[in-house]
Amino acid sequence: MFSKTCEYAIRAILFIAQKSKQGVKVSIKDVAKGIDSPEFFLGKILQELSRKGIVKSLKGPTGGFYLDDESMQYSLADVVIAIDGDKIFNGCGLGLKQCSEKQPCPIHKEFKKIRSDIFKLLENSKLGEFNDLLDKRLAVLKR
Amino acid sequence: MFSKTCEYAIRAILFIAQKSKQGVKVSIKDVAKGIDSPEFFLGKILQELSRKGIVKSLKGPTGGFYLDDESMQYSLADVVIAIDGDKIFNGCGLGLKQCSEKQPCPIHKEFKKIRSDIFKLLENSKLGEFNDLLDKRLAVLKR
DNA sequence: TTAATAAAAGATATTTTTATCTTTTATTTT
DNA sequence: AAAATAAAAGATAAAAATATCTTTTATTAA
Repeated sequence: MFSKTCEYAIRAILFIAQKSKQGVKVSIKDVAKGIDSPEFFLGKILQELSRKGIVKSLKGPTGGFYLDDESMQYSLADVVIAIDGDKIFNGCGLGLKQCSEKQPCPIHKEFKKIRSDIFKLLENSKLGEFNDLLDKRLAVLKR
Repeated sequence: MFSKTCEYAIRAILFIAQKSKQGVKVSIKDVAKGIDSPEFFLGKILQELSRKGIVKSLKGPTGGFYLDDESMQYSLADVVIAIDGDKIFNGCGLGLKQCSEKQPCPIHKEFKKIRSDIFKLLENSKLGEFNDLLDKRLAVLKR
């Protein structure tokens, strides 16, 4: 569904969101441990999310990653688009470049619905939305 | 969503289904042209589908690929599973190995629905089902 | 029974994705 | 100011996916 990179990205951002709610910034190493991902690779991913403004970062001691109130309003769809692009929301299920209503692949209509469902789900999931669930350990980000 | 390999596989099998309905076997080259895919790579894919019994093949002149009545009853889900495995139907959206009801990722429930929808859609799509659509050019397999 | 055809099988190459390591820059604390 | 910390940036490596090419095997037709 998503690239591995994107899976790490989503888990990382939710981890950071949770910590930010608690008012603490987290280092790459902390996040990597928290979501069970390769540290250096995650560094690259956070770097990219930081460039795109989805996560905030500060260098130096007391530095780290965090989400401010503004960032907390981003949705999972924004994260996915930042990493994997919008292929999953707009691309053809069978890989046709010019798939459209006029020239549809055989499962165009059905997939349109699926893709739209995925988008709605992700678009409606704001980054700050999972904090309670995670705090209560009713959902996890590793293993 | 699917690997490129799987996209080619689905397009190829629907192409072969259509031709088989018309009673003709098709060569790798024909299929590659018909679905706009790299010929040798497609050869490997059809080889695999043939091993798994989803498509039938015959060597030599007058040989080629085809679907018999039995093969025509396979669904797109069978093709996807043959090539990409069942990860898309059963795997966790965030890549957690042990994601489950008991230990769910934050979007477990929502994704379960999505995955189930995808499975139903593909499971209900039998390989022979698109022949008319393709004959009438109301759906396409290339570009 | 030989030549031609087409898939199967095997080997190799290229590209993309995933992962790691090193150096630089910014910031803070001592 | 110097030392320590942590992200940014850049370089390199490994693995997986995609693509290509060659050889072998089975089958048919002349």
